[in-house]
Amino acid sequence: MHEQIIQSIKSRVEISDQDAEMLKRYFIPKKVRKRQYILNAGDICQYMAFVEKGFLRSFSVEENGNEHVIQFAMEGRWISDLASFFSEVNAVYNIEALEDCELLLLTKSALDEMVGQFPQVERYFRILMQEHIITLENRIGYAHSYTAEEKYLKLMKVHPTIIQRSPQQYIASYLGITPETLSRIRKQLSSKK
Amino acid sequence: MHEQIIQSIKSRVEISDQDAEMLKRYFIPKKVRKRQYILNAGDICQYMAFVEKGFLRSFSVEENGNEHVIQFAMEGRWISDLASFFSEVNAVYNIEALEDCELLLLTKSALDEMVGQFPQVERYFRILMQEHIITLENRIGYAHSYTAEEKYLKLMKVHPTIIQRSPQQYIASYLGITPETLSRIRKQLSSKK
DNA sequence: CGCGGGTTTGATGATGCTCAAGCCCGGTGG
DNA sequence: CCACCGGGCTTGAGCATCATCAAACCCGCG
Repeated sequence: MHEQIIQSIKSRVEISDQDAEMLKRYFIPKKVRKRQYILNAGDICQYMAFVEKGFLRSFSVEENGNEHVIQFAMEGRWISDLASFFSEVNAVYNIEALEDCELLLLTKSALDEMVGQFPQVERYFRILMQEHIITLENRIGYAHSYTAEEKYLKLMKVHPTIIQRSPQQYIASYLGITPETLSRIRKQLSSKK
Repeated sequence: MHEQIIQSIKSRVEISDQDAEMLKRYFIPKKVRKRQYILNAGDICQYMAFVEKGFLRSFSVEENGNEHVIQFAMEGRWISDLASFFSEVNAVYNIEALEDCELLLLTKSALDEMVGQFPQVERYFRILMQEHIITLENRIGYAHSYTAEEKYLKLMKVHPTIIQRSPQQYIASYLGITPETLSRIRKQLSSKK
């Protein structure tokens, strides 16, 4: 149940097998089924969730009902509403399982204990955050300079698994385009080939 | 010369005055003049730069010459090309001073030493990265759901100083719109009032 | 078999881009 | 001190991309 998280940590910082073993007890294993929400907007986000298995999305909902997919998370990735988790304000995002999932949940107090106990873990999270920043910066770059088609092609190239695993409408939302536009783009691409 | 950085750290983690004093020596003070570049795309980014005084922007340039402003940084903020800095790959961003600046530069080895020596500093950077992620996530949200006018109004509300200090064309680029569109929006807004 | 959500297809229209020209203003040199 | 650049901002006209609204279609599931 903890293979992925151990690997996620070991690939970023040096850590002994014993310590790795110790870390496991900070996590709360949780299985959730497809369509289940692990966070509702308005609640306080209690956990950072690490994905051992499965696939999820985080998204916001505007007053008019429009959804905006912020992030997808699959095996080996974290997902959360960081602003809510760290500052204990109401979450603006929902998080929904798009497949049956096996998660490892980390509460704020568990995280604090853990990073206090293991400096390498503090480092792990810093590195993780840095990596996340880089991907977010790239996304902003794409959002500004690419056409709808270019954004889709880029996603196909960089994260083909997202396209395989996510319903199309969520991919459209993630890219900031409408489902109709995405459908037309796909049609066009398939006829070109 | 180090007031801002000390305050930036103290506002996020507990640290003694002595330790704070010790930290100063890790930074390289540097003055740069308006228009000067502290990073050119293609180079390896050697520093994270903390702004004690002044105002800068980071931006990418496409093959066709189009610029895209990624970030503005003013007093109390950090700016860098993190992907290049941490992974020692070629930078994709340029960083240019938009005003005369007083910076504190931090090399990778200085950072590593510092976080090894002071666990609170490791924590400081983790928190910093988290905060940055939250702002980037918000920006992606805006980019997807807001019109050009809404994005501008939001920026006016959240970062009025950027609007006061940056040339308009860079603001447009930051928002992902053309200078012409921004000009028209401003005209419209002023006539409405 | 029929329902329903998701995807596709079509028609129309708005937002914002492109290209082009003019304007404003600060800086430079005669 | 004034004339003349030149960059940035403004204004205008036409157009492309993409959103919206609406309807049909597809397919899995009860």
